[in-house]
Amino acid sequence: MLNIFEKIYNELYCYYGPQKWWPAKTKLEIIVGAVLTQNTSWRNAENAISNLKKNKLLSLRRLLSIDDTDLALLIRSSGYYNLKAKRLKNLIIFLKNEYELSLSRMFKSETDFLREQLLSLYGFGEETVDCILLYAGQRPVFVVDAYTRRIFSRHGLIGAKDSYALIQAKITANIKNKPALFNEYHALIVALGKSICRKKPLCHICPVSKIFKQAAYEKY
DNA sequence: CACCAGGCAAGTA
DNA sequence: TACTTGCATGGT
Repeated sequence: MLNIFEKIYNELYCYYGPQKWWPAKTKLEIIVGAVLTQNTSWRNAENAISNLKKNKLLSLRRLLSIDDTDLALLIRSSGYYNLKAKRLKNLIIFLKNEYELSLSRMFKSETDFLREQLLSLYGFGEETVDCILLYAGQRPVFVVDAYTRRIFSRHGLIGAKDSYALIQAKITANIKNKPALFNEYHALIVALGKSICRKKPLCHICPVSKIFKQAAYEKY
């Protein structure tokens, strides 16, 4: 018997199909994208990334040598560009100091240790770090974002004021511990989140509405 | 015109 | 601990 989180996943997968996340080729591009899309539409982050590519800056050595102000100018379209330039530079310096400027070395670290290391960096909060661990590192870490909170709390599956860690724990406890599943699930939640209204408590076009109706009669 | 998007950190009480 | 505010562009 499937639990509610598994049912929702199946419903979303049937409705939206595979999302093929993260939409990037290299690990560095995933990490840069994770920072650039903070509280920003993917479209704007994507434009900033293509701008970096045009200037051949999507490399650790290039990013290490560029000035903060020059980098900020190039990622302008992603918003908060001064902050994000500092955040990226900060990460590159961390990589240089701790991992000889090598992502493959960094990803040899144990997950919990690496998570704490990344969380200690300026501008790297839980969602950003978990995106990096999951999508660049293929670690079984569930990414909790604004859509996850909104959709699950709206339907009573989590508390509106639950902490990031608690939401993550509640979901993780109810699905199989496979990175590919975590990957697809978060991407599907984003697909759903983009399609629904932000303010209305429930939405009629929600493709998982029948599952949520059923949920009202079950215990969790 | 207002509101929002795949957050985060610093300040305040 | 629990709110509030600054950061900023581009689409609807």
